[in-house]
Amino acid sequence: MMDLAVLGLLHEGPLHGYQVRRRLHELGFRRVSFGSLYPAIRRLEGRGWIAARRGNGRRKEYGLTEEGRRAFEELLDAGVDDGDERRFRIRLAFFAHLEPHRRIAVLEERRAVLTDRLAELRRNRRRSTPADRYTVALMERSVATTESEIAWLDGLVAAERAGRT
Amino acid sequence: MMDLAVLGLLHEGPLHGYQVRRRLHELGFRRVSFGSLYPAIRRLEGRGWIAARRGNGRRKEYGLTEEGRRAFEELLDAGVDDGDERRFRIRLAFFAHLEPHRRIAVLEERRAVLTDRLAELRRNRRRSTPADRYTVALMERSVATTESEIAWLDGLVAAERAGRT
DNA sequence: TAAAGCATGTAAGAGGTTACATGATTGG
DNA sequence: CCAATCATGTAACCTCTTACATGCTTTA
Repeated sequence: MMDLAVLGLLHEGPLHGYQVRRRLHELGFRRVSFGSLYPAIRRLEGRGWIAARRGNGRRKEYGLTEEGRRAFEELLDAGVDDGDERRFRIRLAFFAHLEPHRRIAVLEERRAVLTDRLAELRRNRRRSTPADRYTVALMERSVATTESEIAWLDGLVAAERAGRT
Repeated sequence: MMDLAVLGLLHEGPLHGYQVRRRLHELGFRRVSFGSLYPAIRRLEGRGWIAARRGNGRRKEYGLTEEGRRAFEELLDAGVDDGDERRFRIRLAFFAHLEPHRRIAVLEERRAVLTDRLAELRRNRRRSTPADRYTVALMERSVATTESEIAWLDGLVAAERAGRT
């Protein structure tokens, strides 16, 4: 979901397309192609969520419109966690713009998704067809990474609660 | 990349669509929708890579054709690692069908990709705009997961070399 | 008997990828 | 001066998502 990412970045100040891409890259979203970025910008512009401000040279600086700001906050806050890794990471990147109690809720929702997934992985491991060692390695890795992410989330929740005191 | 996954599963024996989905699910590819699975099957059928064998009830069992077997082996073996997580996981799932020396090559290619990524993450962390604690958390998590995956790959490579003796 | 799971599909639309096209500016 | 990076875009193609449609079978 390019949209939330672009809105979030422009929420922090106007940028032009290339800068958006670079910032996304820094945030760990490698490989955002121009063929996906510029059409996304066009889309958002079409919805009136962003607008080109001034063009410095051949650059087009985009900023959030008032409508865009509202759309951003809705997108950031709303929506159950559907387990999409990418989307969660983007939401986290803009957590600063979310109310503290919503932050905790989002983290715990994510945690619940991962806990379910973990249970399912273990169920599968128990009753699946006798697997060769590579699929076993794959499944074990999935369990390990999921456990690790849950632990990480616990740390974030703890920090959030501590900071809120 | 549904294609490689479907070919790989049918390489191990004929299945019908629903079974393919279940097996994928077991392998950790949750959320393979029917709207992506059935068109994929149609696609592969159109290329002559798979063919419906017998229909038990309303089920359609698909099997690999000779051409499909060749296509599978090419897809599995070929292609540089472009860093796509999903694709790598699928390749690993069918590693048993790859020659031992190619397995090691694939693992090390993946390792190289991750090593590059790690270096980049660290570079970004050093020279990026002073970030709020959530983006910091995100970046640190990226570093940690990448390191962890590299260590895991090292384990796989070691096991592979040991097994090859 | 109702819900959950099995089983196959289609249609519309959103969105992404890859490749192409162009040109300025900056650094080694 | 050449390569890399900055900078913006288009076009064709492909694939996936979501929602709809249908109907059988198993299990609580």
